[in-house]
Amino acid sequence: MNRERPYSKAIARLREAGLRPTRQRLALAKLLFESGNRHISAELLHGEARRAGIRVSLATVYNTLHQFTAAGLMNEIVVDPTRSYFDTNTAEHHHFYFVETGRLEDIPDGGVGPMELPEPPPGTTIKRVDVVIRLDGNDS
Amino acid sequence: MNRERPYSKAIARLREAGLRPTRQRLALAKLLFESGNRHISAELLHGEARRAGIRVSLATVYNTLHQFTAAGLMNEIVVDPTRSYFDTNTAEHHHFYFVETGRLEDIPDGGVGPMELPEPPPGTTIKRVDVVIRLDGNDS
DNA sequence: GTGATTGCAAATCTTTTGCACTAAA
DNA sequence: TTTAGTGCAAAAGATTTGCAATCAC
Repeated sequence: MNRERPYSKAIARLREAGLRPTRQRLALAKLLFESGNRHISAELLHGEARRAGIRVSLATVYNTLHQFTAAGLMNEIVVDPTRSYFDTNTAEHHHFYFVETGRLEDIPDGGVGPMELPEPPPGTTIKRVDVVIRLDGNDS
Repeated sequence: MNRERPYSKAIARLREAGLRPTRQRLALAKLLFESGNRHISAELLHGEARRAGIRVSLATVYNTLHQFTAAGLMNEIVVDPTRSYFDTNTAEHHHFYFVETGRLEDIPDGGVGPMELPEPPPGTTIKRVDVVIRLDGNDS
């Protein structure tokens, strides 16, 4: 790890994904990927970026999240009809959703036991299996 | 079953739910509940109602779907960030989602084997578990 | 009659798009 | 340079809301 070039990892990640490492992509990548798994909406990420002094428009945040998702760096999670969430954890895993606060949390590995899946209808293939456990009650 | 009063069942259903059986609620209830399990968006239901000669506004369709959901007659399913779907089947069950066409289909009972669920975080209780199997490929 | 319900249009909110400008290679 | 990426403001959708008119009881 090269401590003199704090962006080298992010740059490499973007290059591998075929994305030009621009100022705003780098800054967003740093926010997204360098503090563990994150579940975040475009609006929230935009706010966080501005607070961190990064000049970036909301439109660019949306574009960037979709580009990262298309490149396989993130996944989009659908749990709330009014807002899109993006997840930096691209491994197969499932979620707790705190209905009252709108917060998403990973279910620790092995939390949902292996399940028997049905045969997909003819002509189709399973792309992804999402399990969402909706929770009532106080967020932690 | 009283064949001379085709609305009696729908009227009873609404009354039990504490909803005044108005013209449009009755008509929508008939469309929704009298042809098996349905997965439908507000926009689609509105179109169907108009084609059936029912005069109802899109706003009322939205309101009605939410009232039916609050009354426990339906469930809202979240699979598509751009549209809300409502399901007339209120029993615990899971879904196939045809990504390319946006169609939802029930997974037959027993299709998803019983699964081991994690302990909900302290202070919370499980409200619902949703399993969505996203499918690529041709819709049937 | 009187209070709940409806329709319409306007408002709101999230997300996308068009296009001139800027920056990366 | 040359082309991809960005910002802004406007557009596009989906959904909600305010309020006068209408309907169920």
